[in-house]
Amino acid sequence: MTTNSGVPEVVVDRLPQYLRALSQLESSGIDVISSQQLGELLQVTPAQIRKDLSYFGRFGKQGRGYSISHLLGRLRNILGLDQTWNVAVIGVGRLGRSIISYPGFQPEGFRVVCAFDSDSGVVGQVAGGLTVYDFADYAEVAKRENVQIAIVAVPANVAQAVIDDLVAAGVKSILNYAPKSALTPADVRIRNVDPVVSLQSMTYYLSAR
Amino acid sequence: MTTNSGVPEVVVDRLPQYLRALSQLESSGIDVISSQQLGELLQVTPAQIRKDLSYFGRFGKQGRGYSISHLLGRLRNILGLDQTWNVAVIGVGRLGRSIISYPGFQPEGFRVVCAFDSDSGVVGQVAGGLTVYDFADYAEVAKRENVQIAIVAVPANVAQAVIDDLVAAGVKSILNYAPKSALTPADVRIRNVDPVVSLQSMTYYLSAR
DNA sequence: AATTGATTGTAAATAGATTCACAAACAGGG
DNA sequence: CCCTGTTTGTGAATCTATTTACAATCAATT
Repeated sequence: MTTNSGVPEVVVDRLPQYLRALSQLESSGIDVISSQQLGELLQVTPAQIRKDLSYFGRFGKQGRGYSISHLLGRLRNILGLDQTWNVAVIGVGRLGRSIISYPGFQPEGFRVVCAFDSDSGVVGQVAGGLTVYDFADYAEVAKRENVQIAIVAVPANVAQAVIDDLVAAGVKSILNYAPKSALTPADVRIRNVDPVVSLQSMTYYLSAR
Repeated sequence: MTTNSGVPEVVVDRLPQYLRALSQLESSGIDVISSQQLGELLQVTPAQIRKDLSYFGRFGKQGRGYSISHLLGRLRNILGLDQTWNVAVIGVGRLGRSIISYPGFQPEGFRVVCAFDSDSGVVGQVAGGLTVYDFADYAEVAKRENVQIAIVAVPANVAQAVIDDLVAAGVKSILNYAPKSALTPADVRIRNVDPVVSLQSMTYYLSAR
């Protein structure tokens, strides 16, 4: 699939992996790396790394390899990570609260700026420093807070309805924690985070056959 | 990739999706479905569903479609889900506690049977009904508790060391929540659950280009 | 019992992704 | 300043996955 421009989706999906490995290398003081070495580190062929990067430009030097800090900058730019992204969390139950307080988003430039629920027992409460809004007011609040990404953490049975509302409100990127693969129009990007699905494909390989 | 037998890994990864959709259909009272209908529901071509299933046998009836309960049974069997799997959680911090208490595992046949940490302030505590063991005792306890799957929820900087220990203790399936893609031998299956990585590839498409 | 309409299972064709392989480019050393 | 040893970037080749297309099969209806 090539959804947007000419860059295959699998390629875009690998870039964050490269980014993460390079960050770690940078903080351990290394400043140049070859596709060979990076490939060993990530269990990927060197040719794949070079080809992936070649979709976006020519970042290496023959005979040397890649300057880590330069490549990091380029990857951040390509992925749109040289800006902060505002995130809304929908569903303030057990899971939603964990997401709101997850300390891994902030350092990567993702800021949870507001939270929503439909349960009147939860609306108005404070969770992780955020006041919980009524999901009925999503469009208005999200506009005011300049939200670009929604994280869905509602029960499976209401997930599709919530996602339909988000789409209607103009959301283009959704990270879905509900154990349900929901339908969205082609221009809305949705990613599912579902540990059970991951486990269920691993048991295939664990089972004697 | 075809890792194990002749079945491509992408195919195995789609089976849990089919399973989930079929479960929902079953509980809504439907009992036969065609590849056409299931495909619409999952945004997948009917041919792909039929081809995927054909790796494992012939489960449909021409002119009719698939019996949902029969197909569910077969898929559960193929994926090894007609048994209970015992899971250990490594790392009892904020994230580990959420995982231990996550109510989505139990109904799908995954039982968190023990938890480990290396921090002496946490070892011996009770979290989500489980006593936290010292990770140094992993091999012994995991054997006694008949653990088949490990979930890693430790900080990135110790993830590789923990995973090396798990591999040494004979673990063959790891679900890794640490924001670090770790190296394992070819016979050990590892899946990463990393919301930041998912967000980072979505921002590519959100960014104006 | 024959006809109709639907749907599977799969072989062959197409599309897509990965790997190979090598010319071009560069740094370091003599 | 010219070798030597590396490593990139990429066209071509290969490998993998998806889609097409249709014969075989089945239930329902006449």
